[in-house]
Amino acid sequence: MRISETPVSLAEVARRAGVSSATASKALNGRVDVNEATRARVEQAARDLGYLPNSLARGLMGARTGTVGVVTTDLDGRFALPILMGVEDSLGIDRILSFLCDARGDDLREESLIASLLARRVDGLILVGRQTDPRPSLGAIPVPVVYAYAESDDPSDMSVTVDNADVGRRAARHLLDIGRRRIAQVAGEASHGASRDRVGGASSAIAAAGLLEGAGRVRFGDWSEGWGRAAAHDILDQDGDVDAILCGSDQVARGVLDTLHERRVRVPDDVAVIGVDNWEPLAAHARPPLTTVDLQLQQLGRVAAHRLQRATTGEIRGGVERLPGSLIIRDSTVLRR
Amino acid sequence: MRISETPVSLAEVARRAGVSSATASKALNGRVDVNEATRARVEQAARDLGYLPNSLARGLMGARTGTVGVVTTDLDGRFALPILMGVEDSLGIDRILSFLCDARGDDLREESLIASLLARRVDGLILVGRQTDPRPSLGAIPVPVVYAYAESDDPSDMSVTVDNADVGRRAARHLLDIGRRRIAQVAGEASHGASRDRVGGASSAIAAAGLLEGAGRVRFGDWSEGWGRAAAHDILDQDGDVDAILCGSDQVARGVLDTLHERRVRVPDDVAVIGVDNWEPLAAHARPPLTTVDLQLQQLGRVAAHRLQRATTGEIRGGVERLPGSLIIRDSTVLRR
DNA sequence: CTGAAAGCGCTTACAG
DNA sequence: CTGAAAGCGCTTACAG
Repeated sequence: MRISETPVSLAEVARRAGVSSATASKALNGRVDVNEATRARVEQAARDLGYLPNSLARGLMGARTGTVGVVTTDLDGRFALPILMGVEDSLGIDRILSFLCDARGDDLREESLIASLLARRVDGLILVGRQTDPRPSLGAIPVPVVYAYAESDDPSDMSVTVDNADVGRRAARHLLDIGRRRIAQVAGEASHGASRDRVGGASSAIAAAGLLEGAGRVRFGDWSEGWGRAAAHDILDQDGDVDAILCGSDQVARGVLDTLHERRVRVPDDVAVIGVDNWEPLAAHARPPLTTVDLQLQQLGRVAAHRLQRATTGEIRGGVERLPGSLIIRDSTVLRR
Repeated sequence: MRISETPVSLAEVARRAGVSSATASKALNGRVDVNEATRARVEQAARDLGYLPNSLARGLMGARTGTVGVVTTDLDGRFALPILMGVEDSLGIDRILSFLCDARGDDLREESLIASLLARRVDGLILVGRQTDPRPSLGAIPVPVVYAYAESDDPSDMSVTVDNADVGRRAARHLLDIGRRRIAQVAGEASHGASRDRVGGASSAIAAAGLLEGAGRVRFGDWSEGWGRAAAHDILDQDGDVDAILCGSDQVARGVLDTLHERRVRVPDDVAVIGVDNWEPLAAHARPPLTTVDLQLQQLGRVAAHRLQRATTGEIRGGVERLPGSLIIRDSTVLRR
């Protein structure tokens, strides 16, 4: 693709092709009522000149602008990224471009960002939260909004988030499936809904198997390796006979693995360990590689963008959608090969 | 800030204030030749109506559009993010918004993305690479371009990247400063310039101290924990008497720490360990917490955006700018308190 | 099938 | 200090 060094207008293309701008516009936009020879001439002229239609002008005409705004508050975290990629997947990158802005956890900044995006006449907004706990709704604004990861507190808004109970359930079921019976849980921060919901899902699966008695205590802490290390020591000292540890995140699981390794507990032979996140650099290179529940954030991004697009074209449907996790089996629960 | 549910035009604001659109425009844009009472009335009307100026229309008028395109090929990696945040810092988020697009390592996709961005009349482009090795220049296009992280292969383009030799040098000097004399290096991939340049910088610092003799071999591998573990075993077996290990990345360093811990080598007493990246979740929670050289990527993003802005306003200056690293001291080299 | 005209929402000389 | 007019680069009825 040749790109002209200075912008070329439709009028110039039309002139070179010997037609009016109206005809040039129709030819380039694939309208049917254009002579094929004319269309070819216009297209050739556009190519020769390195023409790139000014999408601001097009956007002014009232149709779509072909842009969406993605506002995150978690750019530095690891959640926004995969979601963003999913959004891109689903928007079709060269039709719709997205403005990415980070509110950095500041509500005023978020407000002014949104105003700024609306001034640019984005076709819609995706708000990506940093925790799965609900966030305040934006209320009524001129374009559709999808809340991703953190759902809106107004159930009539469109929200897409992770089904944390399902995530916990899948982790627990896997441990049960491989025959574990005494399952301890090392959860993340008790103040996070994600943490509580995962524990809830796991515990109900364990209870359904009639094993809640045999299970170790649930320990809440934070999301760090350090917490995982400390909790594992505590488990070995207090709940001595566990045969599996279900962790609230891969980071916690890494800490747990560390302690087990240090205390010569064999994984998975003596104790199976499972995490949540499937944060590759941490999980895949753990020793042994870590079984975990993937949050499918990229898929979450795809679904969010897809809902936004449907809303843009008219069919507005509110409601929260919760996406399931996906089990990724590695050596920390089942020795492969 | 009140936002109208349907877009409001300048004409409506003008009507409500009882003036012409021209006057309303001037009043809202802070031009001087407007009666203060009139200005107040217009501003009040704008507020009442929840007016948000249509920036497409403004962009059409030829001035700046207040948007830049950021094209990355490393969205999933950890380098693009901090750079992006730096870009945002420096653009001043509610004046200039950035389109973020991921080319996903596909040259054709990159090309079509850039065309798409130019069609939206961005004021400039920042191209973020995934490795520091030079990438092909885009050549002449209608807007200024800054190459970030991966410099352009055309030295007259504007590039901002990491000074990897400096990074290696800082790591080595720190080890020398704390009295280490037999320093082994576990480098990343030999095919990456980043890897070779860090080794180059470190080796020259070690040589300058007259200690290249005493140093262990340089081992190239990849950027993983697994490589760090293997290399550390090899070092203990072959170069038995090292008192420091300089690693090409934090991941490698984590692997090295693992092996040292397993073989009961005390860190930092017997062997000091240093990484590169300052990838917080990995480095800060290592055991012991890892001393490392921060790549200052956010600063890199700031510098890139700042150069872009200067270029936009006229003063175009090509050339490569290499930013130094910054030493972050933790317990793996110096026991604090 | 083609083109002249109007209009999208602003801003900018230019008169008054 | 204020406003009528032209124009930015497109697209869209509407004639022809």
